[in-house]
Amino acid sequence: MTTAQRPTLEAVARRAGVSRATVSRVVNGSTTVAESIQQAVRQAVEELGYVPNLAARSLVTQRTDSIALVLPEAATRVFSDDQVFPGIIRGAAQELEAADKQLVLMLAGSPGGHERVERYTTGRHVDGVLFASLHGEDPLPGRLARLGIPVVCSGRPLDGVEVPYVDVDHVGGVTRAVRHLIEGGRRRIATIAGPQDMVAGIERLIGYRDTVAAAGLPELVAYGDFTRESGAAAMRQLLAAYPDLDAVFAASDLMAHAALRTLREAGRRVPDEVAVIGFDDIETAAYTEPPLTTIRQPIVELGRAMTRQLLRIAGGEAVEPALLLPTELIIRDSA
Amino acid sequence: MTTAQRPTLEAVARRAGVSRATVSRVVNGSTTVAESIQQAVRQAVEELGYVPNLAARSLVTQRTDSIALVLPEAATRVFSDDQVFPGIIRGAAQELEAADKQLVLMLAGSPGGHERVERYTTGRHVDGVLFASLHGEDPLPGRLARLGIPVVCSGRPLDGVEVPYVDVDHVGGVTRAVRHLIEGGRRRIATIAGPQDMVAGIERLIGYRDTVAAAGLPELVAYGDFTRESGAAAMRQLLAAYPDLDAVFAASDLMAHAALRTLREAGRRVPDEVAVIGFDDIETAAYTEPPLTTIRQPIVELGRAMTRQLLRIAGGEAVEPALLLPTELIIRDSA
DNA sequence: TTGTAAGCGTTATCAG
DNA sequence: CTGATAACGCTTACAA
Repeated sequence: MTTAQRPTLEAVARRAGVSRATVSRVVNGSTTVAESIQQAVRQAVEELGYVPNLAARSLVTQRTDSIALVLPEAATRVFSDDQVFPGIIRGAAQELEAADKQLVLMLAGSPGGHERVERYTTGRHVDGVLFASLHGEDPLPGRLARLGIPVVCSGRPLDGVEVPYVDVDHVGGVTRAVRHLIEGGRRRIATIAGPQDMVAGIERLIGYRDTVAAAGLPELVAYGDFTRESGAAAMRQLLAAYPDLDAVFAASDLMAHAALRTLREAGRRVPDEVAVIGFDDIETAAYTEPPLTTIRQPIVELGRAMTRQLLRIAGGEAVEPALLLPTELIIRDSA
Repeated sequence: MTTAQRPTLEAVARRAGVSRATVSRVVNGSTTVAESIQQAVRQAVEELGYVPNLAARSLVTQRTDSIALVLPEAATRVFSDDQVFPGIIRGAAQELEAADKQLVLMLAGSPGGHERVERYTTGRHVDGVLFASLHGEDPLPGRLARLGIPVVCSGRPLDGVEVPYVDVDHVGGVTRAVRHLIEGGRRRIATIAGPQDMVAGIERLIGYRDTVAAAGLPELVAYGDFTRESGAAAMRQLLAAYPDLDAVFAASDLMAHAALRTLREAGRRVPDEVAVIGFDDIETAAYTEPPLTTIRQPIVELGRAMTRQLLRIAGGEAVEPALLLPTELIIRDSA
């Protein structure tokens, strides 16, 4: 276990025959250092394999060069295969890599986890906090913002607090999807709505309601929680309650996938008798039977946009209170 | 932007009427402090909302209380919907939460990213490093280990270096799967192998080869890279080369899923004419047409086990050089 | 049991 | 343009 003593600024300074301050300047790219000295310092850094001690640096700069991504979802649901969270993670990681900052991932599913996140983030151990997919009315984003800690949420915070957020255009996407159904001649259009304690669930239902109402069509609603199991159950409810339905918009591809299967089991042909549209455009959507028509959301871009906003806030810039990313209707065979 | 000055140990000490050292002791749970003083300190901590500055702490303790999880995959592939990486992330997060340590996520797909990971990890900015799914012969794990930095890999490192690793029992799982096919009367058993620069791809192919060879059956091999697209292409190759095949083992569920569709398009009935078995047991596997027989791997547990090993190493314990987690054959309808 | 004081490795402020 | 020197907030011998 040779815990090789890592070289310090001091060591580099001695070797290059200059002061610590000068080495620090070179390392941090100050331009006010003579070229010859820069050379010498850089060589010493190279020879000694010097790497700055971030703890020492952040102690004096008051920055940590890391940001937290909080996934406040119950741990079991965070990584269902809808790829939403992985997509956000990936987008954030890409953008942070460019900014040379670290991504600290925190799951806040359990109550203990939530408390831990609170301690850590309020303790200013990160330069900013990204919240993915709030559940219910989490007071943490608002609290952090009030403490002056940069915060960006994915989706409008449900507790009405003024925190900058980025989201995809749920309503626009759903509107296009439902109109597509109507234009296809469907008149008994049902929906499998998402959980109503999440922005995505709420907004997608609004999009459905407004569009069918505008067309003078009835609202046929059942609720799920974005998972396949819940989608299957909701589809059965809909079939029982509205046996004459001729279309269904499911608020997630997972639920749509389950609906497809449930419809088949019930002997309904898709899309001939019942058209189905999902939301997300997960990879599997192209491989369902029949391939799923769905609304694509730019999920990686969501992660990137959130991160960019956060970095701007951390940099002292003012940012738009809300950013809406476009969604797109992907037409396959199910509708 | 009221960047509220956060309270320091000093402030707490003043308020409680004791020295900094005593506060530090209480905060760090030393037992050698009088009960009454502990009370006072705790109250002061509470009132001031004191949270320790981790940078300052780590500067003196030489620990960072954070560990890195490196995903050295190309960014575009890290988050395909096979759930492997999300599963590992989740397992690591769970275990680290229990240990009150932070998870720093690093993607090392691009060359620049890889260099960044190297700088960061060799710079001892983390107490240990977890490597998920090595690609090719990455020298970094070995180098870190030599520097005395705790390292654990998922899967045996391909450059033959002696780094502790945890993996699932690929060979055992595949052996059971292929035997199941043989017992079902299949005699022309093909495989869609995974990429041969990854342990998972290599080992799963070994499992197939050994088992068909032991049964005196021919090896019918095509290669993919675990993705659906590659699986479809490989399945077409196999059909062209071995039109009389009666079973196929795909080294990933995604490839198996694509194979299912390709077979259907080619007019082969599954499982009557061709049996199909996958590997992973992703959520979608239960929803394919027909539902996919596959090998389940405990992927979250893999993340947890890796993390536990790493924490033990960081704690100075000696650990087993390798740990193998059991896999399980899940029989559905496709074989 | 508690307090004092010496660092930990940087950056930043001043002089020079 | 460069070098002392003082923080930054905490832990930890060593004293008391």
